[in-house]
Amino acid sequence: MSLSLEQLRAFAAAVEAGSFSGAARKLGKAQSSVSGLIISMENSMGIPLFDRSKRSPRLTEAGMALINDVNAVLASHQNLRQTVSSVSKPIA
Amino acid sequence: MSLSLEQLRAFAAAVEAGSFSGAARKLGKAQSSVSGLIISMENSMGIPLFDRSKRSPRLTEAGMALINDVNAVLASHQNLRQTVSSVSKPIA
DNA sequence: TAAAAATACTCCATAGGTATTTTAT
DNA sequence: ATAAAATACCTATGGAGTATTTTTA
Repeated sequence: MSLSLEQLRAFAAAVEAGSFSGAARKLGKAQSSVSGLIISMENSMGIPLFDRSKRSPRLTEAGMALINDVNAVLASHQNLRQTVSSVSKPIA
Repeated sequence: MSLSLEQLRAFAAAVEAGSFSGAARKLGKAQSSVSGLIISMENSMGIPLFDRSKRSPRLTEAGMALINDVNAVLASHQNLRQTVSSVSKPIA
């Protein structure tokens, strides 16, 4: 069960955008990339994250249970990147 | 600047083990893999994380400034994995 | 001399893209 | 008809390994 940062970014963006193609636009990726990342994430976990029976995907219960933790990982990673920036470009 | 989870794991393990080969043993990877991950991490950030002038690598100031944030990312990711497990194997 | 890091390769899995097909509105 | 998801390709990159070289203690 890999759960790469790219998979987490695609998932979080899809939740926020309400669609995979919207997430792709947000992320500057192709729609098929976002779709593939989310499918591979679901496969590696063995859990569907979205219900695709309607035109726009809807979060499953499992997806809802994970979104907060996913956002926490992305936030801590963003925080690390910020620290890296401040170390490379010191204030004084 | 990618900063993949594999790079972060290699870095954190090297800090804890005090050597790249020790980290490799801990992680079940080859020594060259850990070395490569840390070198690529340093290159992508443009910052050396270790001083290699002695037999065992020693954290630089920059490395010290990052280790807490790196561990925080790994902890939040571990927490996500725990949540995934609890969702796949519900209590009741 | 023993232990550690780096390098030179080779291999494979993952992520990315384009083009196309299917399906819901 | 349109907008969205999935699928079938192909390509590039990253991570992993083995073997080897260099260097420190």
